[in-house]
Amino acid sequence: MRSLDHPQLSSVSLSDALAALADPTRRAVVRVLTDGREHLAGDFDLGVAQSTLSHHMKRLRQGGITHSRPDGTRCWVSLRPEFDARFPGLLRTVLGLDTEETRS
Amino acid sequence: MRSLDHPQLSSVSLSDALAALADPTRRAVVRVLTDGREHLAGDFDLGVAQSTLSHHMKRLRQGGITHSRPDGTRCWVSLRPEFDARFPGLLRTVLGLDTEETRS
DNA sequence: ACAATACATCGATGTTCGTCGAACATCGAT
DNA sequence: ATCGATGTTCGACGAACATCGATGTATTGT
Repeated sequence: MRSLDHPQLSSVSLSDALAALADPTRRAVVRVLTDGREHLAGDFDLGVAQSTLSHHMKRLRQGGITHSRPDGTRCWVSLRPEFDARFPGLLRTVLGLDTEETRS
Repeated sequence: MRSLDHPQLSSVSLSDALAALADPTRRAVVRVLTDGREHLAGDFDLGVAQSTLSHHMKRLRQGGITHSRPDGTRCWVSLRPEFDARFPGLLRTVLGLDTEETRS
């Protein structure tokens, strides 16, 4: 695997970010990542096919939310710290509202 | 026009709300509504066909964000006050981030 | 060299979306 | 009864989406 594309944060629109966060599977990924550490892409067990998860990872990247760092055959995923500078408070607000009651 | 359907807020998921807010035309509607008053559906001039606007109004209703009150041949639209109880701070956060720089 | 691993990408499928024009329904006014 | 205004709904369209299995591609380990 050789270098995945990460957009400049300035080119990520609010629509892009909200659309990325509107999917429950993707929010589940982001929720895991809020511990601030890197996680292996393969460690997410969200009940979707491997190719589907890869697709969601791409959308999260394109939404400026996550960073993917290939490492050998594997891929480390983490939150993009600059995201909060572009959309202050958005992640905290959305994840704070993402509970059993509001999830779907 | 006879009584449009408004979902119970408890049945509106975070995904529904975020998807409703992910569209720039719909956010433009919500932005106008933040003055707290009712607005005529026809007063929104957002550069889309009338039928398209009606479609967006429907999605905003389904997202639990707005309320539509038919009145004769016209339709008054306003924010649903209970929305903020279901998703505290979401509207304020999203609209606060919806600037020239992040819009698209 | 070879096989296995971990992920991306491709191709396909069915669904949803945003958009439009046209048709329809309701109401107020003439 | 008719007309015009205001919205909704319908039907259609291309684009995008979520999903899958299969294939491709590096890389690590044997």
